[in-house]
Amino acid sequence: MDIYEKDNMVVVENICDFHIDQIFDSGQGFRWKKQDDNSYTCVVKGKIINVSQIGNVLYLRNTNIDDFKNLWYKYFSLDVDYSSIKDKISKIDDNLKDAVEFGHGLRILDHDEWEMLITFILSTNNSIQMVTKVIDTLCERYGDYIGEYEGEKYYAFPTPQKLASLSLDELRECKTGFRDKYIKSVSEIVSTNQLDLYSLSNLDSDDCINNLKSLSGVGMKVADCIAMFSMRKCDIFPVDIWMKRVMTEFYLDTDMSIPKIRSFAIEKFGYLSSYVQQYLFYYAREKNIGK
DNA sequence: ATCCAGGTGATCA
DNA sequence: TGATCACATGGA
Repeated sequence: MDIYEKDNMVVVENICDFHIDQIFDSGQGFRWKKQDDNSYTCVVKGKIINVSQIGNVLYLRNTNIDDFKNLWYKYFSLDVDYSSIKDKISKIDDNLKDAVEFGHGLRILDHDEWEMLITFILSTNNSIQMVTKVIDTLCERYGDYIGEYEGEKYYAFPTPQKLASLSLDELRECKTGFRDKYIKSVSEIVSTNQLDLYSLSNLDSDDCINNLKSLSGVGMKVADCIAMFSMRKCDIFPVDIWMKRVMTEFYLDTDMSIPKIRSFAIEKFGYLSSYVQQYLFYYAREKNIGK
């Protein structure tokens, strides 16, 4: 990987195991907006950043080398050795070999804990498309205005304090649906520091998950997604409708309950579980497996 | 018109 | 534990 700064832009050459379209189409990065030139723009950590990729060259615009080192390097998980992970997963069986090959450029990004908490509460019994719309509305109405980029206004994700200050009606007007009360409740708990969301990553996966599950609107699947996308937990395996389908198709000969599929997978894949999950999720959804 | 969407919480056996 | 239901909303 060769990195240099030029004209308010950071260029990363010879990047491996990285494909932005796959990454942003894999059920994470709900706020990244695709531009007409096929680049993506988002507010991350209070900064507007634009990303594009041509072959094995990554372009990060509206930023500099210091922010790359301090923020983007870890955010894009460039410190994680995906070649080794993919190699290990591919050797498990042919299904996984195919899934890894298909999603060769996938990466689990290092998202913000609070944002993942709200995002995945919204995802319950909801479509990714709808979740994206609700988050857009919340950010536009209640997120801090960050600035303009290429003629478009950008807002931060609303803070816990801000969301806690809203009435259920105001939340409902953003199309949160029946999840309004969950958003309200977790916002109050996090904003008053009854739960220190940002210290959970220090705990082991089970403690981490149990703390998250103490919040209303957060069950096993949502907790797993938060831990996977913002706390770098690897020995977890979010099982949703897609994962149940693909796991049943590939590994199970009987109808197994979701908790059992989860334990089965974690026992089978160990510390590769979350990565396996991501490759299988993308594979299943793109190829409509089991539906 | 009916079903479904990256599920969760409540209730009942 | 396991099964069943309601839950807001909008797209297919």
